[in-house]
Amino acid sequence: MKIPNPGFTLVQPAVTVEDINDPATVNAGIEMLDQDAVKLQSQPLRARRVIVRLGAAMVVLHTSNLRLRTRTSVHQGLLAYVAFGPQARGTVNGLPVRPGMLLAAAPDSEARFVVDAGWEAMAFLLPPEDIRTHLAVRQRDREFRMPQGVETLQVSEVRARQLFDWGKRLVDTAVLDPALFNESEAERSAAQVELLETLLATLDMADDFEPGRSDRTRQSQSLIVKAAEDHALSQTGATLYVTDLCKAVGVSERTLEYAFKEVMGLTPVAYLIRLRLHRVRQALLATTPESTTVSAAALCWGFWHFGEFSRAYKDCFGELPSDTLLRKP
Amino acid sequence: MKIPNPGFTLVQPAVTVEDINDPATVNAGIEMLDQDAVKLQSQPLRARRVIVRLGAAMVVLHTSNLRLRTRTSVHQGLLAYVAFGPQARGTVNGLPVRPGMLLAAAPDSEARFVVDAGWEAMAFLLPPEDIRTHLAVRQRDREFRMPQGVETLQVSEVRARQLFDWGKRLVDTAVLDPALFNESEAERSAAQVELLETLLATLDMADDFEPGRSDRTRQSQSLIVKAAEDHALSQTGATLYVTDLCKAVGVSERTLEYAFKEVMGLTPVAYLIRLRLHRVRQALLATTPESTTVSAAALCWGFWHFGEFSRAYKDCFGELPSDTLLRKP
DNA sequence: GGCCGTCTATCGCAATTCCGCAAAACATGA
DNA sequence: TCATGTTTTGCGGAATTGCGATAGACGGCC
Repeated sequence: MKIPNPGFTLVQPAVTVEDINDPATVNAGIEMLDQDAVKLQSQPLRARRVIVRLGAAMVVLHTSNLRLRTRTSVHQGLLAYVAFGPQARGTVNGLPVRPGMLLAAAPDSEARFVVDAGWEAMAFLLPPEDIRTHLAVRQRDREFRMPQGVETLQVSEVRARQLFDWGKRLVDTAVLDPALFNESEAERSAAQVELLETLLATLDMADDFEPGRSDRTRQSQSLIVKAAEDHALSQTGATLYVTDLCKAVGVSERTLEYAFKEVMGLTPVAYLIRLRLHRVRQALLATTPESTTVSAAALCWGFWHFGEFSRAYKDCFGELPSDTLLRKP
Repeated sequence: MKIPNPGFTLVQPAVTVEDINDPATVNAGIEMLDQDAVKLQSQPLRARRVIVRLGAAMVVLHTSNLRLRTRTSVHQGLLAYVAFGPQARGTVNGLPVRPGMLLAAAPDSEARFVVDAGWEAMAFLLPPEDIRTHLAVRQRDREFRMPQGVETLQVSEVRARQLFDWGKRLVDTAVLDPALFNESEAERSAAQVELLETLLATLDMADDFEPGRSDRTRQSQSLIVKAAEDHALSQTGATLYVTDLCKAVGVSERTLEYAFKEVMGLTPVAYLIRLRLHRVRQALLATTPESTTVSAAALCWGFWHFGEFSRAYKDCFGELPSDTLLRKP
């Protein structure tokens, strides 16, 4: 009987499947990805992340069964390219996801996703050197441009679909038979080469996406929301007033409201309350019943009325805040 | 002297006139309709229901001399279309009844009516196949859309009036001369064809009703009330607390109060007490003096103080609970 | 039985958010 | 430059919510 190297396969198997039922735990057990997820609907979350590690590169599939907003960035010097499933609906930095759209993101740059139910996105993470060496071998080293921040690219619908499907097939195979990748270095590097070739072939065809007028509107609305959100998060304990937000962001109240409604589908206060609820949950999960009380955590995030807080929390997460605090061993 | 076929006319005559003086007995002797009525005023009830059966279809007129709330659903696979009398005032699922408004309800879907004194509503119940075959004969089978749940339609005021008046004339004729329909199959099927033609002609003109802002508010208030009511009914024996209701429904106390006042015209506790009184009455009417006592039935529904219960019961129904229990032989 | 403290429901009031509407400002393309 | 369609903004009314005053019910105690 074959015994796999436990030091490798246990600490970091090539294939990881995570079912995510709690937006507060998206960051658990993943080192190169930084995500902050907020549920925009109250139904129970059933999201999933599948990672296939191919040497220094990796393929990551994200799916979600409900509307979410996430802010995601990739670290450890990895570049990210993202393709979207045919059913995926949502926005990236305000830009509606559309057929043929691809994302290119520099290391540590942050993308703001708003994701609708039925979301499927395939991310390809890899170190820039992999691309450079791959191209150098083929003497095409000047063709690669390092993305600045998060860039939106456009290819033909079929091309984008091919890229997504390639990833989907890889992930499906990996889920059905993890041992194939977990135990075979050869399988992994073969896939890695194929990944580079498929990806670069697609990128070769890619144009910069030229946003139209309504696109730019959405983008600026997304920025308004981001600014308001950042401001609200910096004023953790204070009561929320839209007036303050508007002054901080520099737009009229009406514009702020329209922007939130357009981007998040929620009114400003409704969304920011939800955001704070998520922060409280993260705080509750990060401590023990001995070191904190629910009211202290709630108070930190501006919930002055315990009854109201408790009700909103229950409605959002399906359990009482006290249960969250007690549940963890 | 002519003797009608007793096996038919007794079991199910085509024309039925029921005078309803007791909200607890609305369901008696009617198989396709499920109604739960609650008096919102204390005066004696004098409601009436006239049914004219035309083959598988039927025309049902409801009138009431005082404010009522009913939850109604139609079974046996029958579709329901409802037109309202010119004097009818009230709400359906929170939406105010207005001129030109029609209702279309799928089988088993529930409509929450709040009905003011002087109510007149004409319901047309028929199996979907009747409509399909009727249209198929005229080669217009694609024009019929099965309603999903309870839908609100809008036609011109005169059209709606014509539909209502057609039903009113039919019902008036049937009340004055029941034998006409009871004994003549030909008369019934002629009326059935006319019903289909009148109804479909009206439906042809119907638009989906677009609720405005205040409409949507009423709708959500109606949902709040429904949720609170359902919760209260699931907690039969427990003491009522507004706080609990609010937690169950997920709104603030003030909102709950406004919702009840707006929808029912009563405060939350006042309404829910009335609802429980009705349930006790149903229980009392459903048993014999040997098998239950008044206090047992009252206790089941959370009335701990017999004096208060008795007084409220008398005020609502005009008789003492003990008399209700003894009255039926 | 009558009185008082406590608890709860109800309601008015005010602060705030939310949303429809339409005018003003702006961008785009002919 | 103008005409056109979109975006931003302001305004006003409606809806929501919290707070506090009041009243009424309940329970205990004299």
